[in-house]
Formats: sequence, C-alpha cells, structure tokens
Amino acid sequence: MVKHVPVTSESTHCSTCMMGSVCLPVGMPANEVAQLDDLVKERLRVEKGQPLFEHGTPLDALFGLRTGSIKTQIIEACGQQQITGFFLPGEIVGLDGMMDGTHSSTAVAMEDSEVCVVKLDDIDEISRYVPSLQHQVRRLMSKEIARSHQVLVALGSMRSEQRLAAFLINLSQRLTALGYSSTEFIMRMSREEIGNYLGLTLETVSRLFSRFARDGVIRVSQREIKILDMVALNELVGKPC
Amino acid sequence: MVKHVPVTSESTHCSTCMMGSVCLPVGMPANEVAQLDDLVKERLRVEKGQPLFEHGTPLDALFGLRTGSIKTQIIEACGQQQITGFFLPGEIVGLDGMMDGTHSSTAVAMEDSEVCVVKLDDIDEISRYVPSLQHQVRRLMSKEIARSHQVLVALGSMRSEQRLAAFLINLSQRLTALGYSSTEFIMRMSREEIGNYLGLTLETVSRLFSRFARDGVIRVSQREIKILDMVALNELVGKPC
DNA sequence: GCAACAACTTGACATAAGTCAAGGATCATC
DNA sequence: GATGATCCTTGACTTATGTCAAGTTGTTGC
Repeated sequence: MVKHVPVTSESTHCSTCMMGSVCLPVGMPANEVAQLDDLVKERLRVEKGQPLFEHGTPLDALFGLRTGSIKTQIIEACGQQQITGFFLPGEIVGLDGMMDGTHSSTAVAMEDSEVCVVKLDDIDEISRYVPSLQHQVRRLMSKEIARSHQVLVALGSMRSEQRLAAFLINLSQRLTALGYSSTEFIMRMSREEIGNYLGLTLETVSRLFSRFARDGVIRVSQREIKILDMVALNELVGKPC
Repeated sequence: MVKHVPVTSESTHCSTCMMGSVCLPVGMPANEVAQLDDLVKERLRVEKGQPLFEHGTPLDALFGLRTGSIKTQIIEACGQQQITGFFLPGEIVGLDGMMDGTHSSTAVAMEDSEVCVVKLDDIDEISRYVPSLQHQVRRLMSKEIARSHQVLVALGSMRSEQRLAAFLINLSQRLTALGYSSTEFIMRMSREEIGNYLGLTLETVSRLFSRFARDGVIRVSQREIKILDMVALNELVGKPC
C-alpha cells in the first residue's frame, strides 16, 4: 500500500530536515535551502514489498527517500528482471524516467519506507528564484549516471568476489555517510537480490559470503554483516592490478 | 589533436542544423529551437584516437557529436578499463561529470570527429527565455541513465550471444534514426572494444560473429556488417523467455 | 613489393560460475 | 510448540566463457 502522509506546517521541510545534508539540497548554500520549503508538498508511506511506482506509469515527480530502503528494477517482457539500484535514505529515486514522461523502471520498497514527493513542476517553479536548484538536479542526475557506470565496471570487468567486495564497500560507505557504523550493518536485500544486481546467482553470492567469513574478512549471520578486515576487502577489489 | 573550428554567422546553428532532429533540440517546438542559436559558440574537431576530454579534467560544457564517433571509458587506477558508451552523431557526450565539475570518464574519438560545444553557463543563460531547454537537458540525462540501465540488463542477465545480438540491434536502430541503412553498416569499434563494452573477451566476440555468419543471421567482413535476418537476431535476444 | 604491425580468427584446454538437488535456519501463523 | 513458507547453505556436476597459442588477413610505410 502507498499512503499519503500529510505535510503540515509543523512537519519537517527541507530547511529543517535532518536528511538535508545528504539529500537533494546537499551542497546548496543554507540561504537557498531555506527557500526550498515549498518543494515538498506531499509525502508517501510505502509498505514493504509494495511498488512506489511501476514501469510505464506517468512520471511527474522525483522521490527523496526519508526512511527505509527501495530497489529499482527493470522487468523485461519475458519475465527476466534486472535490479538497477538499491536506494538508502537521502537518495533520490525516479531520475531515470524523465525522457518521455513515464517511468522506465519499477521501484519497490524493501522495508516500510517513506518518501518526499518532489513535483517536477515545483522544481521549475522554485528554480525561478533559486537558480541553483536546476544545477542541483543536474548534479544528482549526473551522479546517478556515474553510479550506474560504476556498476557497469563491476559487471563488465570484475570477477564474482571482486563484485561482492565492491558491493559491500559501497554499502558501507553510504551507510557511514548516514551516520551508521561503517563496519556493522544489516543488508535489507536477499541473496537473490544481491546476485541479480551483481549479475551472479544466489548460490554464488552465498558461497562468497561463506568464503569471506572463512577467510576472516567479514562475519555474516543471515543479513547481518560485520566487516572485520576492511583492508583485505579493499585488496580483494584491487587484486588484478 | 583537438582543433577549434570557427563558428561564424554563416555556419550552421541549431535552428538550421540538419542534425537538429536527432540532437539536443529533438522534440522541442520549432519556435524555441530558433532561439537556440547562441547555444553553440564553438565547435571542435577531434582526430581519431585523440581524447575529447579526460577523466578528472574540469567540465563546463556538454558536447553534441556532429560527425564521427566517440567512445567513453572509465579507466581504473590499476589500468583496467571499461567502455561505458559508444556515441554516434546527434548524441550528447559528457553528461556524466556534472556532479563535481570534473569529468568522471574519458572520451576518445574513434574516427576523426566534430563536436558542438554547449557551455553549461549558456544553457542557464538561454533557459531564462527558453524554459523548455532545462527540460530538454533533463530529458537527455534521463535518457542516458536509461541507456546505461539497458547495458546493465545485458551485462547482468544475458548470455554472450544475446549481448552481441542486442548490441547489433541497438546499433542498427540508432543508425536508422540517422538515415543510414538499418541492415548494412560499418562498425567503428574493434572486436576488443565491443568485448570490453559487453563484458566479453575479443575472442568470444569474434567467435560469435563467425557463428552468427555461419547461421546466416549476418554477413560480416572485418568491420562491415550486413544483417541478413533481423527476425532471427531479435529471437536471439528474446530466447530465454 | 616487402616488412612490420595491428586486427582478427580459430583451436585446444582451463576454470569460474551456473545448475540441480538436498538439507538446514529462521520466521510467522495457527 | 508444531506447520509451513522463505531464505540460505553446501555439495556434485555441467558448461559457458576465458586463456593461451598459432596462424591469417589486412594495413601502413619505406
């Protein structure tokens, strides 16, 4: 279920939101962030397993993830699917469908989540008096392109253990930016989802977790991960040099 | 070598450029395209094998490819590289580095090429009186994200023959949009570059070309390709369904 | 025309990762 | 606390693709 959350004057706006430092306004001068208060007029709550939006449906907004986590995936006609991203709080979902006004992917909540709705029309409106907002959107889209290119590097030129190591390092870094522990965290995605994202089977992912644990690089219990040797993990990725 | 090409008043502007229908202005109303004449103040000629821009260098412009072809690649510290895109005339290069003002990839001409330089400052300037220009840039960036996601699908869930078939179909479609034959064309990239892009070795690419030819799906002589059976090629991609 | 070089093809073999299958945890529900 | 549903782990085996190597073709320059 997708439920509307009333955004009243008492509710958090961008200028007072604790996520501001990692979300859409990141890097904008404080006086301009203060002018973004009308940017978010609506918030949505999405239950675990439910779609925030689906491929082919009309798109007129971006979504800033406030709490929870979301995956985006492309579903091919023949049923095969490819997960294109895992999103954490502060990250923007929906940047890939502005081409023709419809979403080019499907976004599903991996746990109960809440998103801020940023209407494209409001971006245009507000950027009239906050010109840097357009730059900000460009910056975020560019970041999304670069992120996706990084995954291409992983899928195109890394072996399975390198892919998984790079995945764990990336997760760790993003969680650190959110103020969580960089070495101990809970993965919200299943082995199958990780495998799908990394172009591997769930068995291979499971075996790699076991191997990393046997080698003392991580400790893993279901979706709980503890990185024991970050140096070794980094070496795993850089190995072929 | 990168050489400047003078853009005089007689030179083509966006409004009179024959590429307009497939390039940056694509889909914009004619009266607005007419206002884009100051968008391109400079053009560059890049010789085969030379970089248009390199990873880490400052970025303040996008590049619309007029003639030739360009590849973009990420070069990792350890020397391994990943080609992230092949660009044809009409396509926009440089969308991935707007995050921090430096290019996140390197762009190299695959043959002598010419690009229109679109300064970001000029985009902002002109979009004051042509508001849809910002939409257009967003649309192009979104398309780039979606394109890159398509490659993710290929690398993440297709087998080698499906990847190559999808690659050929994609090339064919883009060349058709440019007015070239959809079934007969010259690939500007080597087997190694195709392999790198598709996450395969050059030997595998070569073997696949031979097999496709043996099966009567294509005829291939070096970089000259003739698609004999487009239906079969499409079936190759959709096979696992 | 020949030398030198780069790009491509093809074969033989090795191996990383997939597939299939069985069994074990964990969690929710009655 | 038993039942079933997921999710995960592990083993045995298969296979697609990579690696190594040799040879061919095409291109460039003298």
